[in-house]
Amino acid sequence: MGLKIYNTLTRKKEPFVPVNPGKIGMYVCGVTVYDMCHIGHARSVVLFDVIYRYLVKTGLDVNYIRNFTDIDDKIINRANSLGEDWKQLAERYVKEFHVDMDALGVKRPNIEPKATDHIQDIISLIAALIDTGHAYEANGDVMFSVTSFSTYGKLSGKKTEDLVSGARVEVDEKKKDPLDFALWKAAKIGEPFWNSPWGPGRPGWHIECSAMSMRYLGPTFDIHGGGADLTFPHHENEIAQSEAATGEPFAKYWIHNGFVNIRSEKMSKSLGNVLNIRDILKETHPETLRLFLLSSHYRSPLDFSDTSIKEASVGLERLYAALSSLEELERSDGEISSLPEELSNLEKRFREAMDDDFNTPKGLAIMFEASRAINRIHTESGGNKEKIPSPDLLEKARKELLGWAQDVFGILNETSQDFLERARKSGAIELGISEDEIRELLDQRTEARKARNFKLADEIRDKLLSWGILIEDGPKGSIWRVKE
RNA sequence: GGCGGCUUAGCCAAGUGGUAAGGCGACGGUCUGCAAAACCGUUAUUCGGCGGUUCAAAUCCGCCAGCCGCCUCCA
Repeated sequence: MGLKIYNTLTRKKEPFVPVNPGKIGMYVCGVTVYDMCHIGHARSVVLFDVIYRYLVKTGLDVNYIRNFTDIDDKIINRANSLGEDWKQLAERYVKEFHVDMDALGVKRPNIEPKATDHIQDIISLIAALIDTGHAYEANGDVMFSVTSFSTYGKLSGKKTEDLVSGARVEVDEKKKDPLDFALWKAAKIGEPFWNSPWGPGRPGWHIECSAMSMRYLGPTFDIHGGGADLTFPHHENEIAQSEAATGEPFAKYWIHNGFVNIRSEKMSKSLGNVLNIRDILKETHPETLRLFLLSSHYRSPLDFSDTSIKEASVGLERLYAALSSLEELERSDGEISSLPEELSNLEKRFREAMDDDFNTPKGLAIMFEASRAINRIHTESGGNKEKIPSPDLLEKARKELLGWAQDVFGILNETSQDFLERARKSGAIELGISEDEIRELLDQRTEARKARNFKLADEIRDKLLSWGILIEDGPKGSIWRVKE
């Protein structure tokens, strides 16, 4: 077996063979900090979070780097339009990024380098490229010479001739060739700058990732990731710069995630349908959002809609409910010395799913199958010890299931009681009903049922239902929850 | 114009040569005063269409149709 990864570089699923056994270097392109993060950022960050968690789970020592682009045209423009200092603006959005990602339960990478903290690394790298004839200075700018790097286009599958004839490449007097791109940009008046051998200026976009990844991971490392849109030109240019400078292969495996659509439409500022993580989390449990993001394969497009979020939410509740049932079964002193298939090979099945190019939908399916097995035992046993597996077996299954859910997928981190309690609280607030009021009606209904006054009991239930409150009568009394 | 990808049930979605996971929804049953939840069963003889290769194809090849992405800042 062993892990297989779809590599954009070869367009094939390949066995994962680390550069240095047991020691993994992973670099993921982070965000440009000029605005709040949206659902698309969430998909990318959560995917690589899960990949990172999985590699760690399998016992690998992972050095995970995710950068912040904190100097860039967009940042400067935004700062100017807000009348805010660009540095302050960038720092502000770094903080906001962390607020959102912490809320989503994303693990912090080992290092989160910022471009502006690596200006000297960038300058050294550019100087090396000039020395080796891969870059040239032009009026304070430094450009990378694409024709000097013979394998340019190998990641995105583009031919340089096609790119030129495409006529969509930027025309710039300073370029010797239309495909050349900026490594260093001379500062215009009023723009932030750093001094360099070529005069005051700032780094181009692509060079920072080459400089920072090499700084922390060396010239050759294992995994480089990012959104599918970064494949070209960003990652293509990174490869060219890095390999031209070092003469060694750059990243070995390239992983790219697909886009999130909003109600079947492309998300874009012009359509005005950009969804911020912050706004989504106002009405959606963070674990629901994670479940949603992991419910389709990472390279496929993912459609965000009310329906898809509702499905994820219902699914999460189902998993928590099963967890609750499992805990109850553990307390039943069961006497069976075996577990159903769906609960006994969890470790192996999860690994098989994730080893297959991080197949998270399959991993989730395993959780749902386990849930059904738990519920089946719960209902079919009717509390009969002779039909329930022993507590130690159930505990082992629960720990395995939770271990994967929490450590790899980043869900089911609450106790089922807390989860249901919180859902009730926030739901009641959203509906504008006090919990006391609900409890009072529930008590009235319980009295009515005791008196076998079912007409009144049903009236109360219908009344609550019309408010969006659902009642479930169980052996231990009636409970309520907010209807989805 | 160039390059690449996708098309699986009412919906979402796994599955890359051996006879269609999982979820949501719907319907029938069990349970319940009735419900809800849960469980059981049913819901794709078939994987966009047409050909081909093979003992065997959703999976490989060819053609056609539809959808999408990148080539420009973008996760």
